[in-house]
This record gives sequence, structure tokens and C-alpha cells, in this order.
Amino acid sequence: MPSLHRAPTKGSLETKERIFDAAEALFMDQGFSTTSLRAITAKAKVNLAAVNYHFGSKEGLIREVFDRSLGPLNRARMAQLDRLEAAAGGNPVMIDKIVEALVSPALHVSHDPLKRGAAFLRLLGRALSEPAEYMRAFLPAHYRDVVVRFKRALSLALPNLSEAELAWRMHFTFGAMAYSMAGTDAVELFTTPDDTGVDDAEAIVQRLIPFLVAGLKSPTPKARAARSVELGTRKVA
Amino acid sequence: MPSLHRAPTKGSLETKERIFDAAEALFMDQGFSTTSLRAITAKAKVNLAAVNYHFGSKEGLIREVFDRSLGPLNRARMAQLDRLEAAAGGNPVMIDKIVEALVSPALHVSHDPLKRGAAFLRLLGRALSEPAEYMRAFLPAHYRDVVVRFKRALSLALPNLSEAELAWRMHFTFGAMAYSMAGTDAVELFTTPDDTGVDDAEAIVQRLIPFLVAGLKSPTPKARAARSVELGTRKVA
DNA sequence: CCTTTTCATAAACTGTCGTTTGAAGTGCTT
DNA sequence: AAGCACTTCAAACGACAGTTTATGAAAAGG
Repeated sequence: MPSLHRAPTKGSLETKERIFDAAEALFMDQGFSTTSLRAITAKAKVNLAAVNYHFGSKEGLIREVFDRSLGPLNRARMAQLDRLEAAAGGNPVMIDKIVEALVSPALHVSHDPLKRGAAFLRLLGRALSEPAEYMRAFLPAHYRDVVVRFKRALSLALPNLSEAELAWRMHFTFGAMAYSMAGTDAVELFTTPDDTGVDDAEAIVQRLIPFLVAGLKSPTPKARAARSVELGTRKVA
Repeated sequence: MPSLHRAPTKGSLETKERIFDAAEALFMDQGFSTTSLRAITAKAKVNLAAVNYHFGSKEGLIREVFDRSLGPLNRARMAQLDRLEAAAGGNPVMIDKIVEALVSPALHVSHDPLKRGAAFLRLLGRALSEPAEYMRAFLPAHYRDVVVRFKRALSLALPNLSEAELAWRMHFTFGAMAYSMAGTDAVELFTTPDDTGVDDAEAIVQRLIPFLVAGLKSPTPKARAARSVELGTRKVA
């Protein structure tokens, strides 16, 4: 086990960091459970056992890659929401701004050039669609605060929505978000070969925000159901 | 190899069907690559080698499970769109109806009780977020026609949208759809314990449709930018 | 200087995966 | 009864997974 009382010696940080970078890159375009430790250590050009030495286990590595990415992101989201609420001074914050606070920090979470920003989005998207148990286990821990904060803000901005209704719409919102982030490949299904700037994360976000805002503000299904029902044994609650 | 000239003898159909059902169930809540053949054959109470005998390989099994589910679904989607376009007689079809034709057939694709309908939705959602190569390989083959048809219909109904804009919005639409279908678990993040009918697929769809319709009809980012920009150096197209 | 801790490396261990093999069983036809 | 095609079955195969161990070098501390 690495020491907790002393600064690590010479090459250790380099090794751990190289593993970290290689893992991040491979997780990004292969997913977590599909990427083997051998592939990671080969790319990082370190020994296989180094992963277990520095991170304890593969799950430890995943957790650390994930934490170092998601932690700052969600903190940025909540900080931006803090600013909006402070500026609003008790009044509801505009929905556009709330959604922007949710989506756009994903762009600026990395200090590296934008390339890493876009890549990082894909990593997060992957995480939300992983079947693995351990992913589902510690993912809510990061998101719970964000969800609570944004749910409250949206609830104030959309007072006519029931709690269940809002929960579903947030679910759809996160779904569109996660999917947009995960697959740059899947969008090719929809575009003709002459698409412009698929890899530009900023472009994605600028198109995603109005889509989500409109969805969140959409009329209630009850109103729609009353309009376009065929034959009803449905109780209009 | 099974015979092509004669009806299979006694237990063959039962075995193949049992494998099929067990695989469908396990793929549903574990994903494709995570589910082992041994888990499938154990649940189906058949021999391990039976999978390779009846389906050739694991990929063959996945493909068959997937085809038998997605084929009828997408045919139903296009049939419903056919009816709408015939009724409209050259005029654009209403967006509400187009989205409904895209989303709602997922409910009625199975002849079994609705329980299987909801379960099947999760299977499809999983497929769209699988990292595996072979999933990406034959998934577009099923969706291409659907995408082309619905893209054309939406393009007529939303004439002010550029092709790139529409492609992105369809991407978001499929994302929200896939995510909603895949994870009944993830929605628990957003709800307080007193939620009602999480597993009811009909309820999901009735809430999803208006959300997506509003997103598709949302004002163009250019229009939004023109409204809420801080300092402007842009052309109002 | 010598001991102790930290880190890197090669190799082996344990388990699971998809797949294959060869034999045995089953029901039909001749 | 014998031959035949089809299906089941137990067992093993080879590949690859994550993890552990043993060895030794390198740096740190007294």
C-alpha cells in the first residue's frame, strides 16, 4: 500500500498519472467494463501490477477516474446555480439559466484545450449507461446533491408541475444529456455526410439547451390527454 | 446444424425458445456483453452447448433476440407513419402524431401482457448504449429506414429547421427515448419514495411524447441568441 | 552505513468466458 | 431391426480477465 504519511518518491507520481491518463482515454471510447487492465497498462507503458498497487483494484481506478472528473463538474454546476439564485434574490430563476447551469459546465470542467472537454463528456455519458453494479453504486452519491438542488430550482420556476411530473422531465433531460454526451457515433445515423462540427462540444450544448428548456416547459400530459384520447377507462387525476 | 428440410423433432423448439426467453430476460437487466451464456443456459435449464448449436454463437443469439424485437417494432412505427401520411394527403403531418408514431408502438409490440412491453423497452434502451462493436454494427441496419422516414416527415412538419438542426434534435429525441427505456433504476434518483407507477410503460410514454414534441418545436438557437444576447456581433438570419 | 520503506517488474494464480468435441440419446423412415 | 438425421449432454479447450506473489532495485531516514 502507498504511504499516507510521506510524499511519494521519484517516479511514482509519473506512473500513477500515466495509468490515470491511459485509463481515462480508454474508458472514454470503450466503456469501463470492456477496457482491460492489460490494455491500460500497455498504453501507459507501465507494469500490469502497478494498477493494483496504486489504485487497489480496477474498481478503485474507475472510481478515481470518475471522481476526479465528476466531482469538479458537479461542483461547478452547483456554484453556477448558487450565483443564479443569489442574483434572483428569492425569486425563481429563469429555466433557460437553470438548464444552462446544468449543461454548460461540462464544457469548462477541464483546464486542457477543448479537445479534452468533448472527450470528457463522452466519459460521463458512458458512466450513465453502464450496466455494471459498481457504477450504479457510487454514481448516485455524486448526483444526489445536484439533483436535489436543480429539482428545487426547477420546481420554483415551474410551479404548475407536480413533483412526479417534474421528476420524469428531469429524467428525460438527463437522458438526452447522457446520450448526447456518450455517442458521437450514434449521431451519424441522423446526419447526411455533410455535417458540420460533430465533435464540437460547444455546438452540442448550444443546441441541447433550448431543446431541453422547451421540453421542461411543455404543457402537462393531462391537458394533452384531455384533447386526444381515443377510448378512455382512464381516470383524470 | 438444424435441418432446413424437415420439421424439428420433439424438444428442439422448446429448448430454443427457452434459451430465447431466458436470454431476453437476462439481457434486459444486465446488458448484452455482461450476460454470460452460462447464466442464460442455467436460467433456461438447458445445456451450455445448446446455444452454439441453435444460434451458432453468442452474437447470433443476441442478433436473433434483437431482431425479433426490433423488427416488428420498427415496422409498426413505419406503418403508423404510413397511415398518418396517407390521412394527411400530401400535407405535413402534425408533430404530435409523428412523435407518437415513433414512441408509442414500443408499447404494443408484444402480444404478451404489458409487463413484457415494459421489459422490452429496457432491452432496446440497453442496445443503444452498448459499447460492443457488434452492437453498433447491425443496429443502424434496422434503424436507417426508420430514421430516414421520420426525418423526412419531421422536416416537412418543421420547415424552418435546417437539416443539421433537425439531425441534432432527432439525436436528442432518441437519447431521451433510449435513456427512459433503459433505466427504471435511474429515475429513482429524481423521485421521492412516494412515486406512482414507475414501471408503467404507458405512463412513461404519455409523459415522454409532449416533452419531445416541445423540444422538437423549440425556437432555433439563432432566434434565442437574438433575444438574450449580451453584446451582439451576429447576423439575424 | 545500514536499515527500512516505497515502488517496479516478471511470473504465476484463480476464475470465467465463448466455443468445440465426441459420445450418447431420441424419434422417424426404410 | 437397422440406419439415419437431429438433438442433448458432460467435459474439455484456449483465451483472457483481475489479482497476487516473489524478487529486487531505488530512495529515505536514522
